[in-house]
Amino acid sequence: MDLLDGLNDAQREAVTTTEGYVRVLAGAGSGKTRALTRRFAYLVGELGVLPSNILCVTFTNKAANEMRRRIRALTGDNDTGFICTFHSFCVTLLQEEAHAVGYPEKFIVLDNADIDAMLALIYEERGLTLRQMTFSDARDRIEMRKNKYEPRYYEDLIALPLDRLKEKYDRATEPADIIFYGYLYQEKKCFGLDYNDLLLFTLHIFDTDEEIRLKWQRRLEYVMIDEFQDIDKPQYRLMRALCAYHRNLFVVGDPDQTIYTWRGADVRFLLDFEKEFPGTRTIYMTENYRSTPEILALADSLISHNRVRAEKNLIPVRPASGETPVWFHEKSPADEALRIVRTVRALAGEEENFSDFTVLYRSHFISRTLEEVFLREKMPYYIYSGTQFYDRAEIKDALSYLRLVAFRDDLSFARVVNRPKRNIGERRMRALREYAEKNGCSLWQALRVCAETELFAPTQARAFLRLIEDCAERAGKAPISELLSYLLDKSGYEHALRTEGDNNRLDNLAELKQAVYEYETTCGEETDLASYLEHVALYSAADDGTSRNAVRFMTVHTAKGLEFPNVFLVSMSDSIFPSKKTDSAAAMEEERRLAFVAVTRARDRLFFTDSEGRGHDGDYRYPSRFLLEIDRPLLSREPEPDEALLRDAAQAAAQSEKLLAAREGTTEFAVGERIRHAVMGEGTVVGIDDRQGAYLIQFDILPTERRISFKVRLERV
DNA sequence: ATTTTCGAGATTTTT
DNA sequence: TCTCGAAAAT
Repeated sequence: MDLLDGLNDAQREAVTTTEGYVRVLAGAGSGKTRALTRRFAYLVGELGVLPSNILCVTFTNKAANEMRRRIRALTGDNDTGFICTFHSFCVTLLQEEAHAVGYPEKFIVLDNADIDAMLALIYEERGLTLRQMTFSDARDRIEMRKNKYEPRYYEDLIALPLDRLKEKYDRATEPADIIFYGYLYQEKKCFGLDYNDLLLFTLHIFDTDEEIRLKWQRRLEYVMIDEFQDIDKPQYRLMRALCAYHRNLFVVGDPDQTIYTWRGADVRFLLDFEKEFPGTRTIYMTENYRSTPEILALADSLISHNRVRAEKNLIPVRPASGETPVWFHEKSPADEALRIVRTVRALAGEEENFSDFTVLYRSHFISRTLEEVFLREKMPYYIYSGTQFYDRAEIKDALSYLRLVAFRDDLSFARVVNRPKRNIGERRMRALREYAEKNGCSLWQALRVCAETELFAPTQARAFLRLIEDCAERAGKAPISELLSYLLDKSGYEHALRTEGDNNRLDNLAELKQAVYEYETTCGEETDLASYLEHVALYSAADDGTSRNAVRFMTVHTAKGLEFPNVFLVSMSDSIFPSKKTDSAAAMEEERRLAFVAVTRARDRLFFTDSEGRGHDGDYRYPSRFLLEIDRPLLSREPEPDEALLRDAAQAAAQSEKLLAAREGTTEFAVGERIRHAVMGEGTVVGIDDRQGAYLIQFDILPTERRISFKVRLERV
């Protein structure tokens, strides 16, 4: 099969330009993933490059799985090398190299829930309240600090012995310091690395160990990156490092689909690419193969309301379908759901291909009402995003049991010690923590001592201890799947779920057991517990629901990169989409790009729904300003909403836009910007306190941040 | 005195 | 679904 078959000129160019720096500016639905896949196959098939010498970075692991499947179909080769996210790549790299910098090669990848659990502990220990700082703020603060202090952060802190770290934590007085050192202490204690660390730590290794860096740089002959508009600074630095030897770099992105700036993504990496990489060849892919002209016209009309934007039109390739996208205006969220069910029934016809229909929403909580109605109407559905398989409570519990057996770490201990209930609640946990603190030991060791005391008499602590020790002994001999079944059975975990009648969770556990079993049988050699747990960190999304005949639900963010025949965009009310937390003109433009992403997912049909009534804050809900912005003839309304309502909605939207514009004026600087103060010198804006009218600024010469009023003159550096 | 249970209220987006 | 607070249960 010719790899260039059925490609247009731009795609052909993208596939065959294999040397040097290449940037592809690709519109939605222009076949960029296709070009990327073909390019990979071209490198392997035509140029004879080893797959393991190619790094192909995707945005999600799901996308990586999909691409791997397609490449396998093209090349017939099972070895597809590194097709993964930056984070997965770093996990692999660190497993090989972490010991070189004195960190154990066994580590646990921490997610936000894990971090929050640690923060909760620190807050309680040091009397901090959520009013002072929410967990999410604290996480941001920690992240910012790691970025700032690094590489000193790794030299001083990660490589620092645990007790010295604890000293720093104990001595800290400022909340910012307490949180930072407390977190590092907790992190180190349980062999944890968070998402940030994976990248920063890898970069640190590259900075300090030239040999390791060269080894990887030489190895990766070709680097390709998808969804480049959503890459953040650490990822950018890693990319720069990785391609520095062979200088073959290929990036693909669409500025109009930048939807992760809240996470540190910066579209300038894509726009200013040629400044950093002189001689860059830029390829434009503007033809759209995915959607009908009707849908594309609507998408264009929507995104054209963004002011900060490089003009770029989508050129439809498909013929007109004659179906104008529809806006269903309903009375209540339940009516919205009902309308969707009816529309699906009408369109699915006799074959009932429900999986051709996808419902997109701005945020997870929207799915609740939908679920209720779908359940009542007996319409099958499948929630694609939300808590992913490995994020589900019961799965994390089960894995924590395994982790406890392998590591005896505090994090896993705290998670499962009272699950199922063993009468070890707050009071006894505190006693354990105090004991562990005083004796410098782990919670596990603390329980071993305390289990004999009066305080723990009414608990099942002893049985718990015996179970884990028993399993640790079995761990070497029995396969992991058996160990897991044994744990879930003897711990009473499954029994508790059964008495609660929670079949869903039981099913998930069964699925996990199956996944473990498959891992054992396919993975052959390395099937000890520790390497399985590492494997789990890399692996995600066991069941993606594609096989089920059900309507798919997901957030717009998860839908990125996917396409569907029929799309419903629900809850299109102002304050939901755009979110009411949108607090700047720039953020509003991002909301609009998000809506653009949602719209361009649709191949054949597109529907919007919104409803009247009040939100939970009691405010009256107006139709989303995005719906009102779209050129009238491009969107048919059913029924035509009340004229007064439309007028009020337009007015409210205009009011809010004015407010955003005004606020833009008051805050001259954005978070992350470098400034100079007449007395204190240079610093970085780390936060904006609207209520007090002040910036939070971390000055270079001061240990902690300062509050500086908007009125004080600052210069941009 | 502690733990558990039960009901009410709230929710941006995620590697 | 998840978290939080108050009441019930041990």
